[in-house]
Amino acid sequence: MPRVSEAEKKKSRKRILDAAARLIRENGVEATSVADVMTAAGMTHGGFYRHFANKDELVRAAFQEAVDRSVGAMDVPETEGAREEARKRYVATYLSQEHVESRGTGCPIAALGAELGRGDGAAKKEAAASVDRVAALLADGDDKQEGYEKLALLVGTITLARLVDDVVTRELILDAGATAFKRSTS
Amino acid sequence: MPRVSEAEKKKSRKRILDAAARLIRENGVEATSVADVMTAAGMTHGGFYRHFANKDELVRAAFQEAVDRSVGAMDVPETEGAREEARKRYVATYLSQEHVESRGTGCPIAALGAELGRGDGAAKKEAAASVDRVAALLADGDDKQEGYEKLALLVGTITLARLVDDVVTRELILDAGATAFKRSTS
DNA sequence: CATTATAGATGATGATTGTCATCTTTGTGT
DNA sequence: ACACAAAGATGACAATCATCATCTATAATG
Repeated sequence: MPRVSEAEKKKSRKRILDAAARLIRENGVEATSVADVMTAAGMTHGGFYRHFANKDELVRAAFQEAVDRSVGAMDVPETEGAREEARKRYVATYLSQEHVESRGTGCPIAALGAELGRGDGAAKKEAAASVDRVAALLADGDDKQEGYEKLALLVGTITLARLVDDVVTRELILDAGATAFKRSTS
Repeated sequence: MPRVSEAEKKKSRKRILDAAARLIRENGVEATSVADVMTAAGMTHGGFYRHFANKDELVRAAFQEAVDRSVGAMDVPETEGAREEARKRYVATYLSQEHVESRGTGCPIAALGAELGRGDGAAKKEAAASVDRVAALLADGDDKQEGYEKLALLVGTITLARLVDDVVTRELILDAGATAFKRSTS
């Protein structure tokens, strides 16, 4: 049943985007088919190309969406004190067992960084830009290197923790990351 | 032309393993087909199952092989001084532009950690064990957390660097990783 | 030297993939 | 009200995939 209203189309696009953002983080880009995404969005595969030029473009947009949602709380605050507070919350959430387990809503750089680093399409460029963006948000002042260092630590820690099934060892890894993170600030 | 000597078979297995270790690090597990591996090993796809039970088992063995070769130099030394020296060399090589570019021979945890973290087969278990092993080799004494922290930093740094095409920014990222690594030791 | 076990080649399998063509239905501009 | 544009459904396409069956030539075994 076709030809929905303009507002309805925007909602459809959003549903596709949200489904993609979740599925590619859960299963990876390669393991997520266009049909999978469309089904999760409550549609059949046919209508996909009315919304996106191709799969790479979908992944790019979904990645961007995921980053927006992931760092949104750090992007808003006005005062330096509020920013500091938002950063603290972000890191505490990042280095948690919940984040290890809920890949579908977690950090897209940790989930997809390695895979996108192998490609060279629009999605990779988007990810590269996100590295700069998130690093800048994580840095105390405008020291780029501090941001890179912190982001690398976060991404690496989650990657290791997700390999480990044993919850106790996982906690050790998360703790190690948190300790190192604190040291990187002072 | 079939039925080669026993020694020949071992060589075949080794060729398959080496080809797999390179290809999965270059292109990912999912993007590497059994036929790709066999072709790179100089054979056709048919003989594969004379050497491995299935693809997961191949990936597990190839991952192990890659880790062995990657940390081999750190595993040998007897004296603490020599170990220290080997560790230094390992880290310097790890945080280099060459390592960023030569994924096929680089750290398997950085290349495949995120992808294997999503699965639950033999390859994932192998990767989990490797995290402990490499972390132990990286730690100064027998402080587990120090090892995890260092490995996380290395893996995260390379992951970020591989997303960035610009060589200057990449150098900034590698430098940030190196600086943080030094801080984690003292 | 005859027999047998098997490494590797060839080829098929059913499933899955990204993308496109077509059709139907309905919102939108006249 | 009418014509047109287009969202989404259905279905097809050529590739690709992991795995298995079969065939062959030869190493290992006696």
